Amino acid sequence: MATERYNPRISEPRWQKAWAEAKLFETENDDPRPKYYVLEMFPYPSGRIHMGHVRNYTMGDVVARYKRAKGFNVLHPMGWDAFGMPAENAAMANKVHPGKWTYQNIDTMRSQLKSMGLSLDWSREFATCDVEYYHRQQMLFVDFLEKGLVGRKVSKVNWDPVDQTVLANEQVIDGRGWRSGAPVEQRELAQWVFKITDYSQDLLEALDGLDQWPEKVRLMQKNWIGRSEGLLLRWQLDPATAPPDESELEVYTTRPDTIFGASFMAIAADHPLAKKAAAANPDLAKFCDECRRMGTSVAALETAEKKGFDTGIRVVHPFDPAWTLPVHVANFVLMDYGTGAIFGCPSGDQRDLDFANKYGLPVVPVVMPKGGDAATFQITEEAYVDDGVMINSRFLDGMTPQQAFDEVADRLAAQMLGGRPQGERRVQYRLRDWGISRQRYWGCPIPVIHCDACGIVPVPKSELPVRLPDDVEFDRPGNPLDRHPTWRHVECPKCGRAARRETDTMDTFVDSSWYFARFTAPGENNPTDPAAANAWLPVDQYIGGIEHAILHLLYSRFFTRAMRATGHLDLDEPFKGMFTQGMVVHETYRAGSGQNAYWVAPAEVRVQEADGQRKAFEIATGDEIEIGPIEKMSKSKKNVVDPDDIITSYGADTARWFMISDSPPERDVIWTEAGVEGAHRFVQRVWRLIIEAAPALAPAAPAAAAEGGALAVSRAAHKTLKLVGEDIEKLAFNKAVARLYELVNTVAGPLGQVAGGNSDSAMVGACRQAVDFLVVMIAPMMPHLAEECWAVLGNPGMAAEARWPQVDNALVTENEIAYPVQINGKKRGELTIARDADQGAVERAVLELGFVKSALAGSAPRKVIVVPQRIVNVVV
RNA sequence: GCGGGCGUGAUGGAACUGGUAGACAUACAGGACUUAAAAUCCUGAGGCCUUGUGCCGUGCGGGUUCGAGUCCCGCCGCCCGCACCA
Repeated sequence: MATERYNPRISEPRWQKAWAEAKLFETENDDPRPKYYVLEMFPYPSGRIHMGHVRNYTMGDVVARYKRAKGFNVLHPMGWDAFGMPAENAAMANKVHPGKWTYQNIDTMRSQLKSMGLSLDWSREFATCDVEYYHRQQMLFVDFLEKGLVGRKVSKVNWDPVDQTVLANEQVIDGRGWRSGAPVEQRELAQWVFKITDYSQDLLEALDGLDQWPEKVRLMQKNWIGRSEGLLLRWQLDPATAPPDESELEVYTTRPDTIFGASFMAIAADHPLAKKAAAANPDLAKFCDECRRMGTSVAALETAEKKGFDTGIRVVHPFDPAWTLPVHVANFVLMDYGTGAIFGCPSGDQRDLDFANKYGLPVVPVVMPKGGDAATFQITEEAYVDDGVMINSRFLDGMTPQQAFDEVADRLAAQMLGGRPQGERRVQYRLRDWGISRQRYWGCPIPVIHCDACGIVPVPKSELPVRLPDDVEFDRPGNPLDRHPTWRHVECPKCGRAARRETDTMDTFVDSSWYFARFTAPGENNPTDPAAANAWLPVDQYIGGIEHAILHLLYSRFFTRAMRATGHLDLDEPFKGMFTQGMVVHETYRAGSGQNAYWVAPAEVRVQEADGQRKAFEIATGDEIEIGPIEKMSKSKKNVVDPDDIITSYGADTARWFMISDSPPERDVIWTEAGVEGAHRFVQRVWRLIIEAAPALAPAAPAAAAEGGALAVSRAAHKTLKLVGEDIEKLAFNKAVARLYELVNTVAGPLGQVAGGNSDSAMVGACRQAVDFLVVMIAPMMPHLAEECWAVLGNPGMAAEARWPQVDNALVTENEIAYPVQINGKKRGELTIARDADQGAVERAVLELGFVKSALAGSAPRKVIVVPQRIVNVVV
């Protein structure tokens, strides 16, 4: 009798429809069950979903379905991070409106996601480019503005003179615009910023409480915030050398202890003192220009030589009026960190040492290793940066650097310069305020009006939303909002006179910084319904790529604080549990050679094994081609597999199962044809086993006094149930998968017996229960197959609604234990004994074993170690 | 440069808190069924040899321990993040 193969193409759409009709995954806000909010990072609607999405959303769906089975009211929503540049690029390339392009992509991707059988609440769906969404984002902006959480800041930007637009650092390639190829200029522009730095300390401290986040992500955030403790130190300018109206130079240092090793000051090219000095010195002005042009390119920074230019200005040492030091402009000093000025201590800092050696400045060692000889200790090529003892430092000599730090800080706090303390302890952060202005069309308009009389006036809430105009042209580069004939011309809401609308739009990271809160009440007129937001949040499990470990997560954490400050919600942290999943990677295939080399997509390659060697052939030409390294799936390397193709040929369940098998979820998974086929074999195997045994599996509880084979089946079922549940809780999907394989291997034999009618009622009952358990356990991972099996077994309702069964702990623990028995730490045999046998009994039994006796050869053991429930070691 | 992680069969990976290394899967080999193939089912498998109650084996070298993939010290290799941050 040939069993019909499971056909996902028929089965999967059927169950997707059944779930939708039953509204199984639509979640109510008022529900007495405990809440669980699981969220995967929402996608950018680029066109089609890719395997990374499949992996991400499968993991989230396993958790969502599992938690539902455990009795939680689960919120599992989906939306679209829909603003952004690709839509504008498409508009330029294809003459299609960014909105039209975006919504078409959303339609495609939505139906692709639906074909995956995800248990999403589609009733809460929105796109960030929906006016209903960005309207509320504008409300938030206005609230933030009123609360002082938004500011204006003039900052340098990369300006593309051809495209007439600002470029992100990543869009500057070798100093040229990525699209236009024009040399990029540095321009100063007034930009809107969110004052994330108001929360630097809070954002840092709260990381400690995020114990369900990966350590790595917390560390990255910590480094990004970059707290340092130091001293703000004011040096008096030597009046004989100071420019007019300048009397002091303020520097920030974390090493005030090395103040007697100072040999120069270095200031940024944009430092006010540098500008003043440059005004009187054309050579210096030229040098400053050079520094500015060096710009922000990463490559330039890496290789750039440390250069300086002596301004001729000198400062007076705070502890010695007779000691003056030169002030240099240096190309490595950043204007926007600290005060834009440092003091250089060559012996304690490699960069300062290189600089001193280059310009012939003195090098005085001030810290030497403990136990060194101060008379002979010298620094020539390598700075000494470790802990030690102070030398050559007058009243600091003999102290540790930490003691010296405090001594200098205390003395300078008491020493006055121009009526102010000369030194002040200061905590400094690397974190900068978040510039959100983007000179583009396809983003959330910043709801602000510029009036010559009234200055900056927020758009009154009654006049929100500020809608994006639809009649825009993309035939020219630049921001279409800026050159729109009417859109920007408005009346000032305050004085009624002619005024200008802000034409910048918001960084798309703003859109994604609060969407998780909007999902809790997507139809609400205000940005949130605080009651709903406070009830649902924080997100219990957030899942996404490591590439968002810093910015997106940090911005969302800031938004949560800013929204609390403006009364939109009341909680500390948005994401209680965070998980970063690995990438989907695939082999690459390269044909041709040299100039004519090209990448070949996996679908166009046939791989075969011959003589233990894997070889690849291009199907079109039949030529053997090179198998390249395994890399992240990307269009440029063509090593992509389309989820649609996989779902069409194997079904969504197979794709889902494969995505979570084998590789731990945080690591990269290698997509292989063999792996997918293996997953599909398992789908068919489960189906075959169940459908063949189903007629014989009358619903029956396992007999209470089951023993032998039936007991073994029951034990395996309960044990697996327990472990799989624990694995899913820990997101260890690959382990859960392995345990399910194991269970199927265990019950396959008994099920065959049952199907053949050769079993007693105890075995039938045990098998029935094992199969019911199995179906519930695979339901989060392979929901369609589970439904089909559930129906075949004649169980009531749908598998998606089934509760996770209770584990019978008595069946999980064995009555007998097989102790491995070691002689001198090497396993030599086993001892099977009652679980509750005490240590003495175990020891006596072990000493009776034949191989133990012969190892002892009549003499007494030196030692017998019995680790209860674990192992026995006999030391001879 | 600074910070973090990882290194286990042919491959992806298991191994709880120091306690049977290699679960599970993939690939492979052999067998059954078949005219044949696919599918399915069964079996095998870390390496080595002197085939034993054997020896070796978790990147390399040491150490702690009755016992080390796991802990400690020193190396090597790979990956990731940050990076002129004073």
